[in-house]
Amino acid sequence: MPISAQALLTRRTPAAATVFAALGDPTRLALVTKLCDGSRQSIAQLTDGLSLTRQAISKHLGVLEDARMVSSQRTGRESLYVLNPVPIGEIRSYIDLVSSQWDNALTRLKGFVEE
Amino acid sequence: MPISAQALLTRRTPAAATVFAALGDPTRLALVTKLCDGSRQSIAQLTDGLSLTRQAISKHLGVLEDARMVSSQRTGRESLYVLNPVPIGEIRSYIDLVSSQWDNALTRLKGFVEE
DNA sequence: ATAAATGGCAACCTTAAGGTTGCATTTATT
DNA sequence: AATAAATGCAACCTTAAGGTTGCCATTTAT
Repeated sequence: MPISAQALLTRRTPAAATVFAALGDPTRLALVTKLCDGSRQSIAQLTDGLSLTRQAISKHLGVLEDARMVSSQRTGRESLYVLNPVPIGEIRSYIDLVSSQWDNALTRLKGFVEE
Repeated sequence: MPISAQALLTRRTPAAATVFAALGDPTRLALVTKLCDGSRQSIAQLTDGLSLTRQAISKHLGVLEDARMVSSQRTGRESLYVLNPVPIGEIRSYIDLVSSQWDNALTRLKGFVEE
């Protein structure tokens, strides 16, 4: 007998919360948007258009990196950041699990009403 | 000509950030897990097993409610909470958009390498 | 009529989040 | 060699997040 979906979700909760928290800021979401085309961009480039200090952006990038959502590599005088798609995939499957639970509940409810 | 996926994501960033932030806490994620089976539960029920004060849980439920992820209804002496699946669907499609951008980038890269 | 459950409200505390400014350091330009 | 660009580091500030405790109000159960 397989373990319950609830237990699956509970097990994955701490890791998922970290990624969700990293995405839970408009600036960081903007950074992810800028990087989701697969490009490698410097801090200066990523700062451009965001009306915040370079240091602020740098901090946000640090948060994203701690959550493993981006990785950076120093090249010459600049740090290049690139998106890591793995954590996004993880929360995607997390959300899918939540949704499937919900859908199951709807199905059961429908069955109950029709009896 | 359709607008770019980047522009689509940018437009949806503020709303998405709110939902992500609401999910970016282990306790709130645990509450969502408890509710994702479609049940209506009181604050006391939701507090059970979470080693936090009822007030703390109540605050977290307030955050979830502000993000429209749950809705509450007072019945008798208790407040019953139920999950609202709409915001989850919204961030699901948001993530799908990010992922599709990433996939497009991979495809273009592959095409470039094979030339 | 009491006592127990269930919540709401408010005050208060501690710490981390989000930002800024200033300065030093390392690379690239001219 | 001198300047400009791109960061890193550290100190500092302000505010909100996450929690707790205490007390009062309202329902329900005995």
